[in-house]
Amino acid sequence: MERVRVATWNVNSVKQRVPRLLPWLDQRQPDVVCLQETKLADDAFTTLLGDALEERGYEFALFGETQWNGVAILSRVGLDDVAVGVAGAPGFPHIEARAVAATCGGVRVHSLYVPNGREPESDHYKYKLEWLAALRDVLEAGPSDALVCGDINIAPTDADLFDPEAYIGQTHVTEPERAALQAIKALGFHDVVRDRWPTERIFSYWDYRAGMFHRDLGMRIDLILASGSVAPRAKAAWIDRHARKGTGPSDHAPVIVDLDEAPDGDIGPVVPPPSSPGSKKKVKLPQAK
DNA sequence: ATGGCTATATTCTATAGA
Repeated sequence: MERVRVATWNVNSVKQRVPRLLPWLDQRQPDVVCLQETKLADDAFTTLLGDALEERGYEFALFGETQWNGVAILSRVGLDDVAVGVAGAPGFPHIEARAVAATCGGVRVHSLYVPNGREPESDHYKYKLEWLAALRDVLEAGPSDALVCGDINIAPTDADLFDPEAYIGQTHVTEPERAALQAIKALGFHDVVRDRWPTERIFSYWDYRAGMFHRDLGMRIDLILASGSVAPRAKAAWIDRHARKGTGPSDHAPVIVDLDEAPDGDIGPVVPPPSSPGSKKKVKLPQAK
């Protein structure tokens, strides 16, 4: 098989993002795309994008809702054994559209929108942790060739935050959340972007407000985790910061990994690192809550 | 600047996001 490009993108309403999504597909030519926060029911998604995706050679699997959440997988390298939801995971209170999985080009691909958590110790925070524990069990029982993609809503380390002090006591950084992520990594999953850019300033989310993107004040919460069998095939892995620029962007940027067939473990040519403008300047930081 | 922006559904306002 040729090189396979897999991407994940929290689009923050696929309806609002059509003018960004379709040109991005044409430019980046991903073979598999995991989408989150589509915020659209499945029939409305198909009406909106079915023809445009079919023209581009994509099949798609959907798990959407009318208003919130919503995930999808687009694939032009096969889309088999589609499963929606996370077996054993709780709802809030109803089951939310936060997970869809499919086998694409021989790899089990998961498109995930992990619950936000809102405030530590809240019911939503407990829901997040229980949901992540159930996800871990599903991954443990699943195929060994797997990619866990999506808006994980956890900053793996303080290096994934523009200002760790601003996040003390907030969700996305608490020890139980990081432990839940670590429990997944302990199954053999590798954070391919951080592994490729171990010391770079790389974020995937920037708040819409206060010029946060312009000042590069963000968080890295959108991840691609590759199983031990797949990670050595990663020849490039990066965050597509360009997609956060310009008119009408999502507040998240896509994450992309290129997989080669060759299982030699060599990390070959890669794209240049994203620029980090202003990182040496004194910046005025927004108040923590 | 204590949610500052953007999205949702609904409407003269609330909820969600991270």
